[in-house]
Amino acid sequence: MRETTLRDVADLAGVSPRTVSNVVNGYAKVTDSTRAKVEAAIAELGYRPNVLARNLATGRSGQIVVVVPYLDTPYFAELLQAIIPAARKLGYNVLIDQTDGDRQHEGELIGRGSRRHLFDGMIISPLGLAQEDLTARDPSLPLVVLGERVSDGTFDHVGIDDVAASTEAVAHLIAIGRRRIAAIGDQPYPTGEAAQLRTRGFRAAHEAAGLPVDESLIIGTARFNRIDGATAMTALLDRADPPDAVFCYSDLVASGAIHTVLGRGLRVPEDIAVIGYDDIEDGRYSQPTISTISPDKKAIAQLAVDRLVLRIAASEPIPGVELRAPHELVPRQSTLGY
Amino acid sequence: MRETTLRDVADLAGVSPRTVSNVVNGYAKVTDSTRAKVEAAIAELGYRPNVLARNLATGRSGQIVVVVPYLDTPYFAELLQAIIPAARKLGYNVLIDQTDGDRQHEGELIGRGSRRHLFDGMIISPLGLAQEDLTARDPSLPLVVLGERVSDGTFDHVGIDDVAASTEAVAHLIAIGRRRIAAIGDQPYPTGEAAQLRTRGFRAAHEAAGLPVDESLIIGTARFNRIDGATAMTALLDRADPPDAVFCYSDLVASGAIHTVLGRGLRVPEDIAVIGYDDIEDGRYSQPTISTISPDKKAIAQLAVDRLVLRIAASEPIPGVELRAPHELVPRQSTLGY
DNA sequence: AGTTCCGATTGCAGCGCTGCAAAGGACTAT
DNA sequence: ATAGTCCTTTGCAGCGCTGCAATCGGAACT
Repeated sequence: MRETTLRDVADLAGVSPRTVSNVVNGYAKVTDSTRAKVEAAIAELGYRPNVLARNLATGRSGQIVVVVPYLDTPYFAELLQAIIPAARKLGYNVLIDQTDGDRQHEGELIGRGSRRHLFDGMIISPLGLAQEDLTARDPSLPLVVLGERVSDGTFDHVGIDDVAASTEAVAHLIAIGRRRIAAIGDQPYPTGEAAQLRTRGFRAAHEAAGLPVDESLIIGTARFNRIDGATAMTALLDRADPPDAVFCYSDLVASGAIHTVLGRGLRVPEDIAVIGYDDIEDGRYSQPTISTISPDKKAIAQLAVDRLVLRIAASEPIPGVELRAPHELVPRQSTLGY
Repeated sequence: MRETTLRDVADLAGVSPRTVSNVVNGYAKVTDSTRAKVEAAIAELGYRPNVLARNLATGRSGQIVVVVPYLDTPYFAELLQAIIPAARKLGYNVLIDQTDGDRQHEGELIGRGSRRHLFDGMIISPLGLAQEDLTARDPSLPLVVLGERVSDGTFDHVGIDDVAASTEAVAHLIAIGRRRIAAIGDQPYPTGEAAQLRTRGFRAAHEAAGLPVDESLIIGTARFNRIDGATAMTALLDRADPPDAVFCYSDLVASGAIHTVLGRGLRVPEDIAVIGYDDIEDGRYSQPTISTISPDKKAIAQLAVDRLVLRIAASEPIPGVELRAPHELVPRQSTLGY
């Protein structure tokens, strides 16, 4: 049995298909009586519009794609959880792609891919986009980038003020009396700009407090996972002069670091205070609970979606902007104690 | 500038649009020379097929939707991470929906929704489907259900053997010498069948060991979150006769329970041993690491996707089947100690 | 050489909807 | 009564592709 179409409804209601379309879309001026007739017919036949056909006719898919490195990283999962309803509210479905942290994959996604017609725009949270990825990108693809700051001026960024947030985090460690503070997560190469901003905040806080920075306490990591935090922390604890506090560039890193500290029989925060970044749900339940920088994920999601939809609707290319979502310092047990 | 179409390619290659279509789809018998001509034209024009148009013509969207209650629940995130590549490999894109744990929302999704045309099939991991949800469901929607066992015989289930797995978990607790074992997560009502299977395993293990079950140690929870575990554990510890081990129906519940135990100054596993369910990544890094039942998520994903695609391709309705993925017991610190 | 056969290629029609512009109808103004 | 105005409704064409069945051309056979 065929699905009922616009035409079926039109026949039953005694109007033209075009009028049914107008009713369905809430468009134009339709008399109340006509609308009533059509709606009755729709209800009677159980009609539902064929989105595929609409997509072809309008040339728009009504879908946006969100690209994240890993779905099972809590920060991204929580972000997605915020993006999906925000997009849905504006009439967009969300497709999700994960790159598995593969930069080449990221480059392909913003390039001229064969799936281009499936989405009207893209929100991407890259691990690190290189300049050459950008030049190869499909110029017809409305794009909003989360986190990264690199840009060619044709797309938008949404993020928090990483430098300010990092400065606050480290200032907090200083405020609770710590003087030898380590940083875990630096990435001193072109695609690691997000990490570098945090390192900049780390330095700024020291400077503001008149403290010297021990460069050897800035530990680089390839990623922001638990294992990276655990590994880095092991190296720090193996030193003759271990730190008394650690600023971790993600809560996962902090979790891994704490794991190592406790495993050595040391205490958090008494021996080593730890602060993270992202405010993932885990950190509120782990033992100890993790002090952190909490980005306003709902705001990030809303800003990104709004901006993307604006960009999709725009007939002219619009210049890229930098959008800042709020953040706040959330001290918990890993710095304050119990 | 218009996107290049099939017709443009055809004109350049000097063949009919239909032949270009054949080449693009790898269909039929196309001479090598023709294929070469067409491919050259495609490359020259940078042609990419319009998926929207194809969708309309074929009546298929090439998308499947995966519905989970919460995206930021690690178990579901990890499952999705496995489903997406499995689907992609078979040529399907994955749409993701979250129901926020709203059963009504679940019912609507499998009902005659307006987004029906957007996907060819659905994999749903329900919090609990009631029989009436099933009767209202859209019979044209190929469906694979994860976890739940309720069925009307028109769709498939994929899951692990919950009873066997739960039995193993509790047997493990018994094997390490525990005799007063609690269970956290029971849901003794129609939509809580998944939980009830675990309770059944809990009983089976006791019976096999000749131990009596203390019914008052079976604690119900509305959900499987950390907070539920923490709350339930608090109740257990407030008793005059607290348990010496706990079987939690998810790793999150276990995490919350452990949090409470440690917060009381008690030790895990010395005072109370804890075992969870799901093997989420967290459990491998928390303090202590969490013993658990590890479902083979890749197998679940593969089985679900394969079966769904089969169902989509089928011309006749095919009867629902029960598919079992492997699982294994993974003992860690929360039962074995350090 | 004529006929048959078979695989490669083509043409047509249509998937169900919307953009556009024109037609139709009711109502007002003269 | 007639023309003008404005708003609702309509018809047409087409979005870009594929299903189907017909066609074409060359090879094989008699």
